Amino acid sequence: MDDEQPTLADVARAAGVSVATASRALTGSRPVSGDRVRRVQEASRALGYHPNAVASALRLQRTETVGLVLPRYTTGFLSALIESVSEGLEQHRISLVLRYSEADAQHDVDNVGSLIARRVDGIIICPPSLEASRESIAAAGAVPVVQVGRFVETDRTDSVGLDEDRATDLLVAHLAERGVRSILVVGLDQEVAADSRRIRALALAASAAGLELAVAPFTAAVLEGGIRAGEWLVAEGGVGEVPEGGRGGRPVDAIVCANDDVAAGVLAVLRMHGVAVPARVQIASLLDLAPGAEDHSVTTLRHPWPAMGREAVRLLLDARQPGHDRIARRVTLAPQLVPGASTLP
Amino acid sequence: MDDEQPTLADVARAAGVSVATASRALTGSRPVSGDRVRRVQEASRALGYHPNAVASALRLQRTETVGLVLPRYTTGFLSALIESVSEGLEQHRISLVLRYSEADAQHDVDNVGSLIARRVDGIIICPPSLEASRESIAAAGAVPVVQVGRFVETDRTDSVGLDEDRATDLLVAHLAERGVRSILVVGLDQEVAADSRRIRALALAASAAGLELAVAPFTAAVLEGGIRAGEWLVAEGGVGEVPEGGRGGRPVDAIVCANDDVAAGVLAVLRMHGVAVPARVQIASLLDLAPGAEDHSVTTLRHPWPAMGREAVRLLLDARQPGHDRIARRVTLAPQLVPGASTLP
DNA sequence: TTGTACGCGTTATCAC
DNA sequence: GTGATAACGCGTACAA
Repeated sequence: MDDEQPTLADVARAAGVSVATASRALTGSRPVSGDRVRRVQEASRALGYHPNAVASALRLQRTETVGLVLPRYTTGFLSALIESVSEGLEQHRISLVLRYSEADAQHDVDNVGSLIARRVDGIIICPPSLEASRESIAAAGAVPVVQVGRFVETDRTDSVGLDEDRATDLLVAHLAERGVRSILVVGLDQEVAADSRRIRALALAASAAGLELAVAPFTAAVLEGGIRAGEWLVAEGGVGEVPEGGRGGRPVDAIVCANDDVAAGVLAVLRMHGVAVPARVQIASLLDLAPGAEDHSVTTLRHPWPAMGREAVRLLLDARQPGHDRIARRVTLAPQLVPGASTLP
Repeated sequence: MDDEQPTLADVARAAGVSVATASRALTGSRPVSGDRVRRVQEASRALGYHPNAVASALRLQRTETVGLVLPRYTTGFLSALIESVSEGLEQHRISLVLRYSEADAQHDVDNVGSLIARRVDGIIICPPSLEASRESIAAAGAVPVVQVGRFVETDRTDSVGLDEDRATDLLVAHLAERGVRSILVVGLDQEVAADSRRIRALALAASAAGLELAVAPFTAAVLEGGIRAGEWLVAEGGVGEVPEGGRGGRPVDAIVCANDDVAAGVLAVLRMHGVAVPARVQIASLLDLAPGAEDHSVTTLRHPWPAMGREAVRLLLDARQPGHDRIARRVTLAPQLVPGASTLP
């Protein structure tokens, strides 16, 4: 109720001991006689004392604080990550400072700069863009950084991401089980390193399962891109004509999309043109964008966000240890296959 | 790259001035000759200096930090609030410390205690439960608190919430326009003060529009409650039989549910029993639980979360002003009606 | 076991 | 305009 928070000196005075003893009694950093411990604790409670974490941080050169930097997604598909990170940190009595980033590089550097100024003990960052984030990660200097979700190559930061190989294997196996013979990939860009890796992994998994695989011309990995891809498919992609082997085109019977948005676009256009899904063509997505939703119309791969958050916290706290050798570690976690109505049951 | 962050003393030494001058040059708190300003800024940049916000906070007795306490919802329907609060604070260069609360009262008090220990300048809290939160709000002591979303009566905190009267008016008007004559309310508990207020507001709006209104026996305001309510409706609620005025029961042609979950349960059960929605009965919800989703099957009222976040920040920053009189202010914002397929177009 | 005194990095006060 | 210095609240090395 008082306007000023009581200080350790107030507690010590009330308990009739020195500030040193009061400090030791409350933190348990050194032995104090049982009698005085009790007196200090009573005084502390009576005064409503809350240790000043600011002063403590200044003295200890440690804030017990971690920064989390996320891209701003109105769909909120990262809230599961926030919650799991928050929970993991809370178990270690560490506070979470949250910042949102824009694609704008300068904003990202400012974000990290602000966290550095606050002397956070570590930073967990989901890089908003590959080029912008390299700079901001470098700006972190000596502060431990863990990247989560997306991933910028550096030699100094740990990272936790999806096990991409496992993801493609899972999806291809699912499709093969449902009788698929030939897959068309939509929304991945051969020119982008990460995408091209995914394509290669898909091709590998497909050939191992005896399936054919082709890649559609690139369209942006958003809803509009899916719609454009759907229209291309109907016009030229060997999906429009009902009988198999119509022209020289490949008789595609499955479409794998970069993410849920693309898949939604493709699905809508195909249905508009009377293409039966999943009877004639099955559709699946490589990336779940709405982990909250329970009813999935499209079969998709879900990021294990809670586990990723826990893992990021673990890496970060481990990197705080004095004897840490600072060799970049990369943890990958398996995605979860979420079956939807767009593939056969 | 160095392991230690440079301090103001380092900058001052490099620039050949005193720490006092360096401080003044960087903060602009007092005039410094142009020449020295330039030298200090150069030294600062050359050393990669970031002012230590911890030391500054200790000295100024102000952390430029605000705590946000939210209930843990895996649906993530509060992410819009987090984003808007974060954005509002960022404009004032204030950092956001995020904590999740449980229904457990002790946990909630601990949350606030941790924020007090960190000496946050203010707290924005969405009370997880009415009884638990009164205590934690009291624990905030002299720190300004703004409640958002839900609302615990206190005489000392500002709050921002939904304009409930406007909400009920909006929904009743929508239904009246669609030819509704008689409304049944589901999922609201007469025994709970807030719910009973809502029921009264609905009754008022209904009678003003010439509609009848009745309240179904209370079932929990979650999906299961909606299912139970749906079954009750089919069996006894005057919805199952097709012709109007079958028994003495009221010929209900609209159901207003406490929230989307309840509505989803009711909708599913009615459809299972062949009741045509919205042709025979229209369904609407008083509370949108998934502001992210674009396709709403149920007509609902959406909280203006972004505006609520902005308003909460505004109230909090205003309460930090020295001359603030600490009289509790309550801001209410109008919800947005989101039409779905469960009412006539 | 206990107390005294210093320093963490910054800003405000005071004297020049 | 500028510089020396005290103080913010705490933890701990040192002395007792």
